[in-house]
Amino acid sequence: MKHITIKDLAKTLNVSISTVSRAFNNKYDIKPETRDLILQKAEELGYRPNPIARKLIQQRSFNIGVVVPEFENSFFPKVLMGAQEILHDKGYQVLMMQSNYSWEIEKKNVETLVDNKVDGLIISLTSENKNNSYYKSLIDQNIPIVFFNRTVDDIPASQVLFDDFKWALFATEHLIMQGYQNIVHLKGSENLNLTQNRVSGFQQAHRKHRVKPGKIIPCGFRTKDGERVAQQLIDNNEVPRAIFAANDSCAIGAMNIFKQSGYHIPNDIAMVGFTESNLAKHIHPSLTSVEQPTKDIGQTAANLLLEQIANKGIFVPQTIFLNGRLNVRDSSINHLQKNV
Amino acid sequence: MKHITIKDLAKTLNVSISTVSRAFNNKYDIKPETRDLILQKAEELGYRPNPIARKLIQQRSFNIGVVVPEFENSFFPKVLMGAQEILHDKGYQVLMMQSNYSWEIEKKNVETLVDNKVDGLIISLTSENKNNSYYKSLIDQNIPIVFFNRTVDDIPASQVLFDDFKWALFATEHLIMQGYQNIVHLKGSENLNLTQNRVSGFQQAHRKHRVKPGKIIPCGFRTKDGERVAQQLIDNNEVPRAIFAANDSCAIGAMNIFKQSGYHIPNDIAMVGFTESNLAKHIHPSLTSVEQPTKDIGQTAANLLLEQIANKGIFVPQTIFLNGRLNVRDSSINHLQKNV
DNA sequence: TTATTTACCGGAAACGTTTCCGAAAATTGT
DNA sequence: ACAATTTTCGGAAACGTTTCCGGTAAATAA
Repeated sequence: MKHITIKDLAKTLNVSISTVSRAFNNKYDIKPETRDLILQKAEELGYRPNPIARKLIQQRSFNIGVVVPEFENSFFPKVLMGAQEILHDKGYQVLMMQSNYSWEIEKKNVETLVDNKVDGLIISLTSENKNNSYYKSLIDQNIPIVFFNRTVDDIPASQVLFDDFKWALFATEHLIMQGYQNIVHLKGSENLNLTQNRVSGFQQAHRKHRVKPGKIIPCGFRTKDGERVAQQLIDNNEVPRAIFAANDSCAIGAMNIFKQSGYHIPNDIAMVGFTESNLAKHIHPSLTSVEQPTKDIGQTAANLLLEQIANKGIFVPQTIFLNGRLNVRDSSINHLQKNV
Repeated sequence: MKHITIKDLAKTLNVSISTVSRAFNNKYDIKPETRDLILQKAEELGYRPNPIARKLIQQRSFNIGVVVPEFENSFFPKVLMGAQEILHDKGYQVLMMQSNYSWEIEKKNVETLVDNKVDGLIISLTSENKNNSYYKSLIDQNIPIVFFNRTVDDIPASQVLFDDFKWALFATEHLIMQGYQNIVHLKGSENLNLTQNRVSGFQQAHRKHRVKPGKIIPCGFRTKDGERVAQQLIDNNEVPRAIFAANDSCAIGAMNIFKQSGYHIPNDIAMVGFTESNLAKHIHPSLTSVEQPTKDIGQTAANLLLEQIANKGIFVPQTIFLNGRLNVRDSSINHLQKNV
C-alpha cells in the first residue's frame, strides 16, 4: 500500500501530470469534464497533493504561524481563538507555538515557522530588546508579520495594541477617586513596553490628580511574584492602602498572602488587577480589573496580516489600538466613602 | 538580497553540493576541516538548510503535531508544556492545533499535520465515535500516534489515561462519607469515554456504600452548562444536597447560580469538581476537585511517542494510567458532621 | 615497489509538485 | 474550405535538498 502521487494518478487516467495539477489548482485552461474526472478518480484512489512539494516550488504554504509566550493564562488562548476564526475562514491553517517566556525558544520557534514557509506571522514577544534586530531582518526579507500587545519599537510592522498607558491611568484614577491615598504599583516584567506604559499611566494619574506619587515595586507577572512582594511588604511593615498590580495573576498572589496574614480586602487593602483573567469575577473578593478585548485583538491581527499578505510589498504598517473596559468589583470599593 | 541555497554555498567554497550536505548532516565521510570550513562560511552567509526540501526527500520533519480540543482551561496547556519539554530536548519542534470541540476541524488539523509529514501525533479527541475509522487508517499507514485522556476504543495505539472511573468513585465516596444523602452528578459531554467512566464511578460509589443511586443529569463541560442546569434544578425545586460535577467549569457555573439564589455552599449544597482548574483554590468557597497530573501526562505521552518513533514497525501499543489526587476544600465539607 | 584498503569527494538521480512554453485540437470567422 | 483564434493539453525545467554510486588520492599492507 504505497503512497500515491500525482504521477500514479496521471498514469491511471492517461493524462499528463500537468493536467492533474491543473485540475487540483482549478486553473482556467482545463476542460471542466476532465477536471471532474480527475478529481473523482483522485477521491477514489485517496490521492492528496503533497503540500511539501507544493511549498517547495511555490515558496508558500497557506499556513500562518503564531508565537505567544504562554497558554496558561486565558489571555493568549482567547486571542488565538479570534485569530484562528478569521484565518480558517480564508483557508489558512494556524500553527501555534509557545515560547515559554524564553526568547531563545521564541527565536527558535519563529525560525522553524519561517523555514517552513509560513505565509505570515502573528507574534507577541517575551521581551522587547533582545532580538529586535532579528525581527528587523525578517521584515527586510519581506515576511509579513504583525505584532500584538508585546511589540518592539521602531519597527516597520503592523501592530495591534492595547493602550496600556490609558487604562493604567483609568485604573489608578479609579483607586484615587475611591479615596485611597497610599497606592503602590506592582510592576510587570522588565523589557516590555507595556510594563513601562502601565507604570507611566500609574504615574500620570497621580500627577493629574495632584497627589503624592505612589511607590513602584518591581514584581512580575506570575502569582508567585505577587506572593513574594506581598510578603516583603508585610515583613517591612510597608503595607499600602491600595495596590494596582501589573496583572491579575500577580494581584491574586498578593491578595492571598494579605488575606492569610489577616488583612481584609478592600477594607485594609484595595486591589486592582489588569488583563481580566477567568479568576477575577470568581475570586473572593471579586477583583477589579482592566479587561482587554481578547478576541477582537486576535481577529484584528489576523485581518491585518491577511491584508499584508495580499498587498505584499506595497503595504504600509498600521498600528491599531483597541478599547478595553474597567470592570469594577468588590476588591477596590471603598465602603467607608472617605479618604483613607 | 536573494535567498541563499546550498548551491550558492557550494559554489563560493568550490565544493560540491553533496559535500555541503554532508557537512550539515554530520556524516562520517567528510574531513573535519572541510566540515568546519563549510559550517563557518554558512554562518557567515546566513545559509540555513531548507527544511521543506529536506522533508520532501526524507519524508520526515522532526516536527510533532499536537491536537487538543481547546486552550481555554488550563488543563490542556499544562499537558502541552510537559510534552513540549521532552520533545524540545530531543530536537523536535511542536506544532499545536486546537479543534475547538469540532471534529471537522480536528480532522482537518490532523490532515494538515500528516500532509506536512510530522513524525508523530499526540491527540486528545473531541468526540470518540465520529472519526474512529479515520484514526484507524492513520495507524495502518504506520503513523505514530498517542492519545491522551480522550481516546477511542479498540484501536491499536498507545494511550496515556487517567482513571476517571476510580477518581469519580473517590470523589463521590468523599461526598458520601461526609454524610450527604442526595447527591447528583452533572454529566459531561456525550460521546466521550471519560464521561461514561465518571458516571460509572459515581454509580459504583453508591453501590459500594449501599445508598440509593444518585440522579444523573446531562450537563456539559462549560460554565454556562453548569449555570443552566443549576437554574433548572432551582426552578424545578429539585436542588440536591450535594453535586459531583463533570468538571470544575461546570461546577463553578452551578455554584454561582446557587449562590445568587441564596443557597449557601457547602451548608445548603456541597460541591465537588473534576480536573483541578486554576480557579478551584481561589474561588469562594474553595472547590474540592480531582487533580490530574497534567505535566506528567504530557511528558508520558511524549516519551511514548518518541519510543514509538524509534521502534517504528515493531512497537506494541501501551496504555498507561497515571495517578491523581483529591483536593478536599471548603465546598464539600460537612460542618455539621452528620448525615444530611 | 606494487597491490589493497581507506578517506574523502563529485555527479546525478530522486522526492512530488507547479509553471512556462509550445503544440494539437476544437472553434470561430470569412 | 481555409485562416485565425481559442481551448485544452503534454513536455520539461525548476524548487532545494539527500543519497547512492563511483572515482581519485592518500595511506597502509604485502
